[in-house]
Amino acid sequence: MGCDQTLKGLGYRLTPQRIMVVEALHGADEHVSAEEIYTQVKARYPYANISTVYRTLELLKELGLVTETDLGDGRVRYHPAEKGHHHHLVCHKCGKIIDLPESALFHLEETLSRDYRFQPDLKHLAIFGVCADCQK
Amino acid sequence: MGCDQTLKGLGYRLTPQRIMVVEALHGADEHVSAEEIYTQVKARYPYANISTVYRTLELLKELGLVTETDLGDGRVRYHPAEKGHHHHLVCHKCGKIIDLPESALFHLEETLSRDYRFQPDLKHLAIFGVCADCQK
DNA sequence: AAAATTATTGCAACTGCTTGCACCAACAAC
DNA sequence: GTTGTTGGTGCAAGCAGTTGCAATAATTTT
Repeated sequence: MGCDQTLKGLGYRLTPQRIMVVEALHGADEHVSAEEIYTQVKARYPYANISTVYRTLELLKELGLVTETDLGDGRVRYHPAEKGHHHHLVCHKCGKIIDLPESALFHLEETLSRDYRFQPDLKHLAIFGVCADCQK
Repeated sequence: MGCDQTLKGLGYRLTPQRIMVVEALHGADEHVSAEEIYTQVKARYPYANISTVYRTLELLKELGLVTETDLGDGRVRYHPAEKGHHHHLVCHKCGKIIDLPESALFHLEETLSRDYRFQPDLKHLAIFGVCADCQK
């Protein structure tokens, strides 16, 4: 069951543009940027517009079908929720990115839920800092 | 001991523009945006340029003298480190912002440091989610 | 099946922020 | 004090992303 059917089931229109965005998103490696999706979509349908790409990604994000992450390189990257969640440790000295399992933040989620009754949305976080190699 | 002396001590020039940015930053309420700082600076020195404001904030950030936080409203907000660190829980249903003491993330910091030898830079984080009132 | 309603798109303008570059001010060497 | 060097500023252009609006496409009502 993909994004397409979910979209349709919720009453949203399954336009060619949206299908192409979803396909580009799933076909690519993890962490695609909007620009990369736009390039792919445009190759198939030259009249496509980048604001449609952004609006589709926004919609998919609201529905929880994709997560977005800012790895600090000046553009946001998208990842299909179907492929599972994880987080990233980003070293701002060397730029290295260490993957972090979802479970690493379970304890924090629990604390916030218990002490603040706050349901945090920690699906694809980037945490900045200094990696082992760069701590001299 | 303020930002000014720290800047000077590290060999950076203490230009009128930088002084005005630092003063605007300290004089204002917490969480000022670059635009707000620019407006204040411009009132005193009309030739001031917004890129100088951004460059000064960038420098202060690198030196650890200010922290920046994206509360999700399309602009980054700055906060003098001197005034102490804290975090925010941001409800993306109603927009409410709950302050979180720095200590709430100590456990996470320890875990990342112990398990990944990663020194996270968690000084002024915004965590998005749903607050108690908005969970129906 | 035409008319009315609604959702979606494309476009252009705009926002927040960054960057390349020429100029200018400060400090250092002579 | 002139000369060279470095650091900082202002300007204009650029980038990622957003938004208002008119045009269009899909769906619903009649």
